[in-house]
Formats: sequence, structure tokens, C-alpha cells
Amino acid sequence: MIGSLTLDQLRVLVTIADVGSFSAAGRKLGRVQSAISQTISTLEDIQGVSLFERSGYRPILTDTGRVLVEQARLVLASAARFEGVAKGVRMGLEPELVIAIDPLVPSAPFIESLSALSLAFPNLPVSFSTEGLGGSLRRLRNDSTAIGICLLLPAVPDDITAYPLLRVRMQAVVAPGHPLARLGRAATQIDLEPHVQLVLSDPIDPGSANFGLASVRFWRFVDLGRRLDFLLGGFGWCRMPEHLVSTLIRDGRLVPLCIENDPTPEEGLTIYAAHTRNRPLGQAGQWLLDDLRRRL
Amino acid sequence: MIGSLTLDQLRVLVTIADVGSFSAAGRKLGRVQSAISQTISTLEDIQGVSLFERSGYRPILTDTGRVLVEQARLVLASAARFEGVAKGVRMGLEPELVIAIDPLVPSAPFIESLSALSLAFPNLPVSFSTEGLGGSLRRLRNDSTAIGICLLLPAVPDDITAYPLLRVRMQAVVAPGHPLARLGRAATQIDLEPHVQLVLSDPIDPGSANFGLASVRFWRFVDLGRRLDFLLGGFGWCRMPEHLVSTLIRDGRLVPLCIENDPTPEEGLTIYAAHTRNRPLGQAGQWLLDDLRRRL
DNA sequence: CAAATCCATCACAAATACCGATATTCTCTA
DNA sequence: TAGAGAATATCGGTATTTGTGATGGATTTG
Repeated sequence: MIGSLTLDQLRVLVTIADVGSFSAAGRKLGRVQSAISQTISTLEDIQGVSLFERSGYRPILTDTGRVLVEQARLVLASAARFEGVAKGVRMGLEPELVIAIDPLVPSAPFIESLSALSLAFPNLPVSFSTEGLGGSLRRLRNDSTAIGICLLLPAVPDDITAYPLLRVRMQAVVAPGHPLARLGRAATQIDLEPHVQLVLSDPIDPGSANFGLASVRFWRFVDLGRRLDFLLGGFGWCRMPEHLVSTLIRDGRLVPLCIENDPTPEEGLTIYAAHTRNRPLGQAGQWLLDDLRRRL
Repeated sequence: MIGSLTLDQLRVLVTIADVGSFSAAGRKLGRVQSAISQTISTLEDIQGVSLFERSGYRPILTDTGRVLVEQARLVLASAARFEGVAKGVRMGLEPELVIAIDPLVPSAPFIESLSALSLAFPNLPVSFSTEGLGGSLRRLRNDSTAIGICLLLPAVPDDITAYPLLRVRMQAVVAPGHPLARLGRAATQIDLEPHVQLVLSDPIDPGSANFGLASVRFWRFVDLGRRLDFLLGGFGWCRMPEHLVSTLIRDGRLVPLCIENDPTPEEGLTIYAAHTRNRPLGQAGQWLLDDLRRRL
């Protein structure tokens, strides 16, 4: 036998635990008492454990029974989730919502929307991917994500529908021990050139998305956190989103770097919520998009 | 009908997903192909969704099907835990192991023993309680805990058998505003289940990384840093390496969460592992005690 | 002490799940 | 391009599972 455990057995078990007796459980479940009794009996039999102490007037849960009731609740909750997802699909929801977020995008502004989302669609499986610059766009075109929260440089591509959400200001920074930190004036192209620039790049297509390159020597990183390690270690300079470095600057662990004729827009880079034109958002995706636009 | 979803249907579904065809699933499950076909047919019918695309030679999972297969795996895993607990009991194990730890108890070396415990008894539900100084002792005398890890001042009472030990660590954490942060005792699976767990997963094969899943609801992340953002935002709980969260904990931006296999006390005096004389330890409890004494 | 409630057991009936055969569609190879 | 092999849906018959209803023993309640 593959496995003879039945959800029905578990439903009966927890119902008994809830209402306190076999008979009452029978009434609640619309079955005769003997059916309940037999169901529990076969459950005990197959699992080889004793769930109830039958010596008294009404059966009481054994220690084992108590624990297994809790386990059963988990199984049933899980099963309910299965049915919940199915129901969502039946009512027009997408089966899951995949969200891709580029690494430079701050999470904070999205958390409220997302917790509202999980309230509005409690059974919707949500997944996130953050996998390097350009990852969101690639996944959008892949159809492996429904929504991308990303930069779109130099411009919004034709096949993408995008809504601007917010801007992140970028700040060039360097560790205090680095030569550029002691410059004492705005850095020119000449100043920057000899030093290593720590750039984020698309892991799949390292040649793309290299905006704001100023140095000749650069090291590529896919992971923002790892780049930060190297930055703090005085390995080179780079631009970082302001929200990630402001406390580090305040603590003196990083020094802001002023660049002459910096091509990076003063008001910051625009973060878009995007989806592909040819695959419209599902109900939940649309909801999230609307909510984001309303909030931001 | 109370609920007509069947574990058998789910077993059939995931088997098909694994082996790739109805016929092969039938062979694997020892059933005729038509039985498989009918099972899936009724499952689709009852849930009101289309799981397979039947136009081709062999049915292929729809998007909905793919998601529901993952959900089904979770349900089956949960069911397997149920049966695992039952099996443990059948083989003489205690149905659960309750461990009480006093709040002042430091905690370094417990984690190795406990992860060894969860390896030796993978389905044993373990719960921790921490509820004030003297709580362990009270629970021991209550018979509501099997083992107490506690201070015993001024001396070991007569009714208690106690062995002096030392310390441990690994970190489940949650933001201060999260409900789990206000639990006030060790979290059991039942406590965790309703809350979102923030899990790291393989972006290529999101189904693979389901180790350590305790909640039924979880959001997947590829990126550790982004997960941390959501964690700090109070979105859910997760386990984090201690070196990454210790400063956050110090800042009060995170709260450590004591759960089943991850106890997290701090510094203290002489710590004993204790149990009452008149209720000898079960198999797993004895195992844990021996392991602790061997290591410390 | 009587009435009511609860549970286990048993035989029978109903539901349901499986099997085997068949028709059809698709893939792969000669 | 034809033919063999394999996959699936459908259908009727059978077998197994599951629920019913009645009965008897035990406990609580008033």
C-alpha cells in the first residue's frame, strides 16, 4: 500500500478533539456515531497507536492522541491551502504570483503593499527573485515572472508596460582609507580612472546595463551585499543607493564622493513596476500594481 | 460533504508529476492506467481546475497544475510527519519532547545536541518553553515538561535528578512588531503555522529547498538581504545565522525566536539538565541528556 | 433508580474505487 | 510513409471500502 492515511480520518480526529465526543462529532459531520467510531478504530489500527482512552464514559485523548491531533491540524491546514489555491484559480486568480526585484531597489516601500496583498489573497503563493541587474527584465521576457520591480535604463523597452513608482538617489561612495576619500574636491574623470570601480552587472549578460561606468578598471558583482563588503574593505568606489549607505556614511565607515559632471541624474533613478505587454497581469498582480501606484 | 479532497488524489498527482505520465504513475503505484486517469479527472472536477493539458500525446501540467503539485507536496510532507510521529510512538518513543529552559540560561552548546536530536528523531515534535525564572522547575513538577534546562538555586531539590551542563546558539528571529515576538514562550509548530515563514529557495528549482519548513504559509526569496528587509519589516519569521543578526538584535530591530530545534538563551550561572525522579525520561529525552553530557 | 448519553460491535446496504477491454491519438522507427 | 508501440479517455462490471441502523453494556445526570 502506498499510504493508507486519509484526510477524512484526520478530519474526523480533529472534529472529535474539538467537540469532545464521538457522537457529537458524528452529528457535526453528518454521520452516524458508529461511523466515527470505526473510522478512529481503523486509524488507530493502521497507525498502530492508541489515540483515545476508552475506559471512561467518553473517550479522552491520550498523550499521543494530543500530539497527533496537532499534527493533524497542520495536515488539514495544508490541505486547506491546496484547496484555497484551487479555489483562487477557479475564481480567476493566477495560480501564483512571481515578483522579480532588482537588487538596487529598496524593500521598505513595498512591504506595506505586500502585507496587504497577503491579506487580500491569503492563499496565493508568492515568490521573489532578486538575481542581479537585468534579472527582472530577463525574467519578464522569459515569462518566469509576472511583475518586475526594476530599473529600466536607458529607457522603457517597447514590449514592456511600466509604471514609475519611486526614485532612488544614488551616492558615489568610497571607504575612508581609499585615496579618493582624501581628494578634497570633486573628482574628475581623470581622478577616477586609475581606481577600481565596483559595478553591479547582469550575471547572464555581463555586457549589458553598464551605465555610469567611469573607471577603466572595474570589478563586477552580481550581489549587492558582496559588493558592499569590498567597498567597505577599501577595494574601490561605486555608486550606491542612498538608503543603503546613509547610516554607513554617518558612522564614518564610508565617505561620499563628489563627481564632476556626474551623468547620474540628481533626482535619482526611476524604479518601475513592469510587466510584459503580451502577458497581462492576473487579478492579484493587477491588485498589487494598483496598490503600489496608489501608495507611491 | 465536509471536504472531499483525498490524500490519495494528491499522491497520484505528485507521482504523475514525478514520473511524467499517467501510465507510468499507474505502474509505479500498482494501479491500472484508467484508475489514474479517473482519479485525476475527479480531482479536477471537484476542485474545478484543469491540472493537465490533454491535447498532446501525454498530458502536461498547466500553470495551475504546477503550483498545485507543489502545494500537494507540502500536504504530503505534512501527512508524512503525522505518520512519522505515529511510527515513533509505535516504536516506543515518547510522542513529544517538551523542554523547558529558564530565561537566564546561556545557550551555546545545545544546538549541536538538538540538531543531532532532530536527526536521530526527525519526526519527534520538540517544544520549548521559557516562561520566567523557576518556570522550568514548576513545569517539571507539573509533568508538563520532560527536561528542564535551568538554574537550580540554591541547591538541587530532592525530587529532581540534575546534571550540570554548559551552553548553545542558532537564530530564529522576527521583528519586534510581529505576533510571534510576543509569544513569551518557545514556539511550537502550531504557533508558527499561521505565520508567514520567509524561506530562501533555489531560483531554478523552487521546490527543492523545502528543508526546515515549519509554517504552512511561506514566501520564497532568492536573496538573503531582501529577505532580511522583509524580516525587519515584520513580515514573517525565519532562521538567520547569528552573526548576521546579533547587532540587529542589540539594536532592538530584531527579536530572537525560540522554536523547536533552535533554542536561544544567553549567559548564565550553573545550568542543569534536569528531570523529575518519579517520571523517568523517554527514549529521546534520555538520548538528549546523554548527548548533552557527552558534549559538555 | 430511571432516563439520557455515550461507545463498540455487527450485519447489511450504499457508495466508490479499481479493473479490464476498447477506441483514439500520438510518437518513433524502419 | 506505414506500422508498431505507447499513451489516454471512456465504459461496464466487480470488488472493496465505507456508512447505516440496531443492539447491548457502561456511565453520567437528575
